[in-house]
Amino acid sequence: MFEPIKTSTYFLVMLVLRDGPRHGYEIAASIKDRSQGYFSISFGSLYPVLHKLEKDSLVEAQWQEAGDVKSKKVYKLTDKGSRQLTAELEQFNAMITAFKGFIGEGV
Amino acid sequence: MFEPIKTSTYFLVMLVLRDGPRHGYEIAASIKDRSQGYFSISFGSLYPVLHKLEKDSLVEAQWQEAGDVKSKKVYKLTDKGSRQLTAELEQFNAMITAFKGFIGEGV
DNA sequence: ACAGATATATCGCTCGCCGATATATCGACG
DNA sequence: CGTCGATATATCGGCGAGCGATATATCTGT
Repeated sequence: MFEPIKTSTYFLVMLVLRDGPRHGYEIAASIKDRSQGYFSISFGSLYPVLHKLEKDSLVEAQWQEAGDVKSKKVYKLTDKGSRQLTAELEQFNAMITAFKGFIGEGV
Repeated sequence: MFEPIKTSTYFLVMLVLRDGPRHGYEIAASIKDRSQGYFSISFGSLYPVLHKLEKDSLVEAQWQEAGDVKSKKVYKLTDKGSRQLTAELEQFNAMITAFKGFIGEGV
């Protein structure tokens, strides 16, 4: 088993959602902006990922009806999602450490 | 496009090979040992990966005939492979930096 | 009213990776 | 000498991540 960054797109999406509720299109833009263009997610990945996260109860979705608009779906992290994200952040750091050690040896 | 650690198994295999020629079974053991068990590669991945690397001229393979044994195939990095590994190491560091920045923001 | 940006969604495809499986050889031990 | 377990290479079917292409609807500025 490897899991480089634990199915990375899921990780990135959840990281964005940690800062508060967002709708899908916004999430994609955030990923690009916050990484200075280094990371990006296509819409062909984004929505399946969000649906999967919703199915796993890691995020909650709600059609934005606040005003009168009806075309935006707002996603937010659930408690479960927040807990899992914390765990994944730990795993991420452990993996980086392992990788650095791996690279460092035998130079 | 994302490429978390640029198809990570290939990366790990090449990192092991950077220290000198190895045969397949040995590579798998090295990956486990050098990461203190954190990373591992199954044989169902290892050989296809090695064949792919060979096809791409990143590694060279040769049946070990030195003594009299005939059941070991020794793989070594080509110059091209060595150059690509260097480039991927740079990309790896850039990615880690991007990730750390991504995580760091908005805590 | 129309164009272009915003926004959600699905489909088929490729590719990384794994578990299961097959096969052959080497070393140890009785 | 025979056989058993570790060593060693290899393939196959399947799963799941991620993408490009495509469809559709709405919102905004002119």
